[in-house]
Amino acid sequence: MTVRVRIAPSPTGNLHVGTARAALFNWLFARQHEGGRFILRVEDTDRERSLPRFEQNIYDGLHALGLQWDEGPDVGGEYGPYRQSERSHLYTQWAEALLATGKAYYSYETDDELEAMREKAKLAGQPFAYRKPSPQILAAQAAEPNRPKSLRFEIPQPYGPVVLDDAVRGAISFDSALLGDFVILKSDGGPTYNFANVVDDSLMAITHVIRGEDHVSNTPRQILLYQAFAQLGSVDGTPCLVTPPVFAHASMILAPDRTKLSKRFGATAVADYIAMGYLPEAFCNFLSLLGWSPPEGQEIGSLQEYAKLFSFERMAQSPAIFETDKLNFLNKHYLKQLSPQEFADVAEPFVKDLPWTEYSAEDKIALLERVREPITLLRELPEALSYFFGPTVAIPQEITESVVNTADGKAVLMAFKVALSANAFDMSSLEAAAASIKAFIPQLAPLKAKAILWPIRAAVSGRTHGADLNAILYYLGPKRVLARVEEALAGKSSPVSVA
RNA sequence: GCCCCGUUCGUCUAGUGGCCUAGGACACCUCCCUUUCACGGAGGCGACAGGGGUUCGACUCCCCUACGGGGUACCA
Repeated sequence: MTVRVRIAPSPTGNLHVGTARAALFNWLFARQHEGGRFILRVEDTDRERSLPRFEQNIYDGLHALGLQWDEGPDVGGEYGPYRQSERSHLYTQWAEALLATGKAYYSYETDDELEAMREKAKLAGQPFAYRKPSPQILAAQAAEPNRPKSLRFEIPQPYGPVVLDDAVRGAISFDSALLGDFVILKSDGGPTYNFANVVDDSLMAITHVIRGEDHVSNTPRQILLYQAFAQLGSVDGTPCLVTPPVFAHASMILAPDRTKLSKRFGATAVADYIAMGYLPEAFCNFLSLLGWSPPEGQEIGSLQEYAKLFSFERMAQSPAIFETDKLNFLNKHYLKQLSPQEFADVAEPFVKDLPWTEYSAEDKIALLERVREPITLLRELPEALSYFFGPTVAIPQEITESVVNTADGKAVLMAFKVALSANAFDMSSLEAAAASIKAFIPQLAPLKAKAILWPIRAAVSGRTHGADLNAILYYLGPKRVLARVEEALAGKSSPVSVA
């Protein structure tokens, strides 16, 4: 049997991290199996809220993460179309098959009437479950003009347990008596989620449904639908699934306050994380670790490696909180792995607006190398590089007071200035700059290296953290170094900061 | 309200009755390395939600409570 899995997002918002993780697990599972297929199906049955730009955002996000799909609206496939809005005729067909065999019936209540029924049940302390009205009532309602008409699936009797044998959570039993006859075709003729989902998964020959825990409670309805279709055997010549797909429900991803991941929490869209400068590899690695654990604690792994290791057994049952600490760590890790050229490539979108004209292409790569180590996010790059540009640099008040304007600081800078003026400080190459620094330090004994290098660093870069000092000196060049030292000594911190 | 699921260090998690004085990773703290900034290395802090059972023995099995989450829609 060929493994066929799917991700079924609805384009009512940008690609959410929860959806991305579901996509990731599905992708992993598909790639683990020879010939496994990963399908993208767009569930745009909510006409009001579904937007093309969201669909595009979902494609972009999935692509950015490297989760390529084998079948989908944009790439086609033999089970298409892959957009639910283009499959209306199928839902109608399958619904009519249910209607014709008495497994479904039309209901005519208005929203207000439905609301009243729920209210009544609530007041009576009874759980509400919609039940088929008597034939008389049904006939009377049907005769009335202007009543909405929706098709409902009738929960089969006798009522009893519906068992979901979840690949992650084990057997979960529901009582079908608690399930109301639910709508499968809305009054506008469109299918509801539960129905379209089952029809499509049947038609697309989906073998495993890997999705979030929020769908667990919906599953008994879907199982009942699968069973009904299995009884039918086929719909218009198309055979139905004999057994439902295997279900695997992943735990939820929660915000740090243990509530649902929402706008209130901050970024929830994959695109936002990419825009901050998280590497797709890091993000995928992180997402994999949320709700799944690799065997033998291999917490750093590529999509390809994890595809080999993935299993439902190692999926967690309890929710995971989305904390960025480990994501940051992973991003640093993957950033470190990159070659200078690769780093320059991924950095480009973030640093393209810097005035690079004063540096050669080679220097640009080298400069990026100089600042990459402490970087967590690529978007920190412009700030980390800022002091390499422009004639002057702004020194924050705090640093001026604590490092530059101290007795030692001034003494160091004076001595440094003298050396510079006398051309006694060679910074014509990185090596020369390093050697010059090494030779310079003893001259100011008994001051320790740190006490000497800090004021210089602060004067030329405006900060106490940054690239290697010899690199800063080399790339800035003698003229600019001297100018910045003089300016620091003059005590006026330039208001001009090049960012 | 009713139904379903869950609860191990701050966070992600390992753990399927004795291997657990509960392991790893991230974060945090300390120390070492170091001409600066970093990197790196070595340590440390830190958890089985609570209560009852079952058992010779429970993180592991059962029950109750608390808390959290999901569902209960003509949203998906």
